[in-house]
Parts: sequence; C-alpha cells; structure tokens
Amino acid sequence: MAWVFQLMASGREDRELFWADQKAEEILTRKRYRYIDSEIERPSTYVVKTSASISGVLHIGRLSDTIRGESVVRALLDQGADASLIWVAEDMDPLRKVPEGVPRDFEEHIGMPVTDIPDPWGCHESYAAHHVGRYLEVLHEFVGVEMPRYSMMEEYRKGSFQPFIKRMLENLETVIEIQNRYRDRNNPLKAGWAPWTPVCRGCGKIITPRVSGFRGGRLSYVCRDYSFDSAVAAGCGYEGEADPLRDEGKLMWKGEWAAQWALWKVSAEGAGKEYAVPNSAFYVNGELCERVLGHPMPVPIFYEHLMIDGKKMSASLGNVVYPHEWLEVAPPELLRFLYNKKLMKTRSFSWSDLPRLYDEYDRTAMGYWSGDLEPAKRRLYEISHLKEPKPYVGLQFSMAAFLSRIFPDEDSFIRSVKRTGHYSEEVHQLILDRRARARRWAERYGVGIPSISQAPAEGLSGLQKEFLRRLADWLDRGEPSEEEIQNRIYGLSKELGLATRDAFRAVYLVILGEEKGPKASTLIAALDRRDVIERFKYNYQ
RNA sequence: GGGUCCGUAGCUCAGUCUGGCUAGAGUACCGGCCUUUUAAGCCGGCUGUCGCGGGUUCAAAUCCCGUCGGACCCA
Repeated sequence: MAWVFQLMASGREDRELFWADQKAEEILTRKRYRYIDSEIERPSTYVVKTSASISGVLHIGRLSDTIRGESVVRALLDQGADASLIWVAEDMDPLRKVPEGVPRDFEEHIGMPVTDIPDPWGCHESYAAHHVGRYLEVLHEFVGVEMPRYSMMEEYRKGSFQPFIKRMLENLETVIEIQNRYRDRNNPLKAGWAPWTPVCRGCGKIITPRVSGFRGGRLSYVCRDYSFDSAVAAGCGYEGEADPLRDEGKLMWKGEWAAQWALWKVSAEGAGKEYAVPNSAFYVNGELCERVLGHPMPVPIFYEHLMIDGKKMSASLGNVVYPHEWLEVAPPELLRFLYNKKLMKTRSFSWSDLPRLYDEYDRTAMGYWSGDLEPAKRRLYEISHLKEPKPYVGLQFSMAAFLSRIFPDEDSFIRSVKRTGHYSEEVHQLILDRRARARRWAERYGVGIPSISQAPAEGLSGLQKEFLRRLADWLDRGEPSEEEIQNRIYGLSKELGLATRDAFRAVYLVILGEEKGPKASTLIAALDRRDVIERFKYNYQ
C-alpha cells in the first residue's frame, strides 16, 4: 500500500495549481513586512491560527475557517516546512443576542463575556463551555493534524497579553494614528481613547463600559446601554476606573487580533471575504501588529461563506447545520472536499443536494485512483482526507439510500451490493458506513425514496392477483436465483397474458406500496423468501 | 461615496492567475439499447449574447478600462 500511495501522491506540478499550495508558497517565500521596511525572519514553525467566536451558533460554517486553515498547514508540511494549526476560542467576546432555545431572561446577560454567563442547561461551567464543549467533541473529526486549543479568557487571566497591552499603551499615539487613518476623516477617535475595555465592576459586562478618559495608566468609565443589531445590553450606571495591566478586561477587536498574532507568532489566518477589503479590521490589525508589536502581518486566507439553500446559515432562519448532524449523514472528507474546492466562490448547499456532492466526490475518487484526473483535483482529493486518500466506493449514495430502505439488515444489504457488482473486501467498511449515513439521510431529508410497505396493496386486478399467486407457489418450491426469478416473472406474465409492466407493478405495489422500484428480481431475492411469499398470499387472498 | 469578491448551459460548477484547437463536465431534459421495471448500465441528441460595452492582440471567458447586477466591508 505504501508504495502505491507514493506513486499516486501529487507531485510538485500538481501542487502549483491548488489554492492551499499557492498560499503555502506565498507564506514561505514572502520576504518583507507589509507596513515597515524590514525583513521577515524565517520562523522555526509556521503557525496557522483558526478561531471561533463563541457568542454565535457553532455550525458547520465555522468549520470552514478551520478546515481551510488546516489545508494550508498540510500544504506547508508537504513543502517540507514545520507548521502547526492552533485553535482559539474567542470566549471573552460578549453575548450579542439570545439565540433560539435559550431562556428569554438571558437577555440580562447580553453584553457579558460568554464565559461569565451561566449554562442555561446547567450541565457545564458556563454558557461558553456548554457551546464549545459540544463543538469540540466533533471538531477534531474534521481535522487531520494536531491542533492545540486556547481560550482567550484563560490567556487574559494568565496575563499572556500584558506585554502587548503595555506596548500599545506605550505607543498610544501610533495606535491612534493608525486607527484614525482607517476611519472616517470627520470622525477620529476621541481624546482619552484606549484600545482596551474593562469588564464593568458593577455588572460584569464588557460591552457597556463607556470610556471617558485615559490618564496616568488609569482608564475611567461609565456603564451605559449598548445597542447591538437586534438587542440591547443594559448598562448599570456604574462609574469607576480600571487599570488595563491589572484589571479584568480585554483589548478591542482592532488591536486584539494583532496581539493574538504576536503572541502565537501567527503566519497565516483565515477570514471571511468581508475582511478582504484593504481597510478592514484584518489590515488595521496587520498594521498595528507590524508597527507596534513588531510581528509581520499574517498571510490572509480569505474565503466566501457557505450558504444553505441560497441563504445565509443562521439560527433565526432555522437552517443551521451542526457538525454532528453533518457526520450523521456524511463523512468529514465530504465537507472538506466541499470547502477545499475553491476559496472565493459562494457555495450553496442543500440537503437534497447531498447525493450530488457524494457523486462528485466519487467521480474524483475514481479519477484519482485510475490516474485520469487533472492535477488540482488530485490535490483536492488528497487533502480532503484526514490521512490517506480513501479508495473509490462504487456504490452511489443515492443507491445506498434506496437500498438501505429495501434491505434493512447489513447482510442483505451487502448481498444486494454484491449483486450490483460494486462490492469488494477493501471497501466493505466504507460501504457499511455509507449505508448507515444514506439511511439516515433518506429518513431525514430524502424525498421519494420508497420503503417496504406496511399496508396491503390496493387496486390489484384479478390477473395481477393470479400472477402473484403463481409466483408465490413457484417461490415456495425452491430457492431460485435472481436470474431465475427475473425469467419466471416474464414467463408467468406471458402465460397469463398480463402486460409485463403490470406484473412488475403488482410486485412493487405489494412490497413497496409504490408503482416503481429497484430491479424486481434483486428485490425479491434479497428479501426473506418466506416473507415475500406471505406478502403475496396476503394480497391475493 | 470608496473598496473587495462573484457573474460561464434550466441547475451545480470547471476553465480565468500562465490568452491559443469548433467553450467543457455532471445533472436535468429528449431519443434509443439492455428479455419494455431502477435515482442501475450503455449509446446518441439538445441547450450558451462566457452579465454588458469598449480596448490591447494574429488570437480574449481569460489581460486592461468602463458599465450593470449580486454579496460583503468601510463610511
């Protein structure tokens, strides 16, 4: 196997065409800082950061950043560089609105850091821990490399950011100058501004303290209402002072990102396309990072977002897909395949499209193993897998969904797959996995997939009943092969003068309750023979 | 107002960086074959102002400029 893999693995030419390899190339070859005239020192390890805000819903859209970041790490490793991926929970961020399913009275917590809010369900330490916990259980199933995890709250408490806060305060004029350059000329930062916000000593919220001045290393504030898009964080009116180097609080978004980059020596990080603009927070932080903290701005990995049925995924629209839900109907490599195809392209996904995604993946697999596949696609197929690329599974997903209903147990399912000629020992487990997932998909999202009928068939003609009676008698006399069954159906219908179409229709109506179905002989052969005979009898009596 | 990305067949997209065979694939659709059954297989067919308009070039979906539409960002 090892040598086969060697032979099949993508060569250098292939990699030049795949986006993650191009990113890796860019990371490895860039020489100079963007905002200062200085040469970038080659790091011993290239760190790619991925993070998730805990204030929102952790759906598969959030995996985009991680999966794409991981691809870049893999590309770096493949080019012989040391590289690692780190995951950071943005758990110091305030709660912005009360999501569906959370008690309404949690409105009082809006504006508090999510780690300080209690778990609505009482099973975790905090609101943040509850959400992160569930997400992390499955996150690693989508990632093929080691991925150390960090919590912003913990880092702040440990004082990891202190040196950077200090640097920013010492260079406050530069910080303000940079920020103002990215702001509206008529709306510069007010005097007394500082890049840090305290947690209100009165109510524990992080968004409500309104800074009124910064003097002598102490920042004064008043706790006032703060309006988010759809909710308001109520201020408590507390007036007080805070010391950015001692008290509880955090850097503001434009500044915090820079500090993260400097702390973890980040070489690249993913961000949504909304940051791809030259004056976005990414670049403000980039300049702060270079000019104030002395660390080169990471190479950005900008990407488009995943849409569901052409709409943005959001809790309020109720179209959210969670990672564990994905895994129930599709393997990790399929989502990785989807995300890795192309960066700047909106992907619209819908559950009814899942078979099509499987098909595309399968075709790519077939091309990969036959050697007949364009280079960028070879690379895509490789990198979609956590470890080694998986073998081609000939059993189409849609077919698996269909068969899983007809053949309820594994053995009969496998028997039927063997008859279709798609079975081999090598893919046994893959076929079973696909069966389980296809079955769930069919149950939840699949439409028009027949299953075994629970009710007696209606509207059978006398001739059709006679046909069923004779077929049942014949089945009762031995264990015919699939081919013999097929021949018998044709033979019987000819004998009786019954149109073959109506003969098949009778079989399907009795077994599936539908007018159509999979190849009748396969169907009959794979079901329990006695059961089929009983069904036939029940319907012609 | 400024900026970024996207716009290719009914649908999902590839091709754009690195210009070059009559612009591709899958799916859908139509027809045929497989002993007239499948979300199986095989063969064939159909579908395009490559958003639009200019420019560069022997040659433009591809490069440049403009413009329209969509998404997003800054304001």
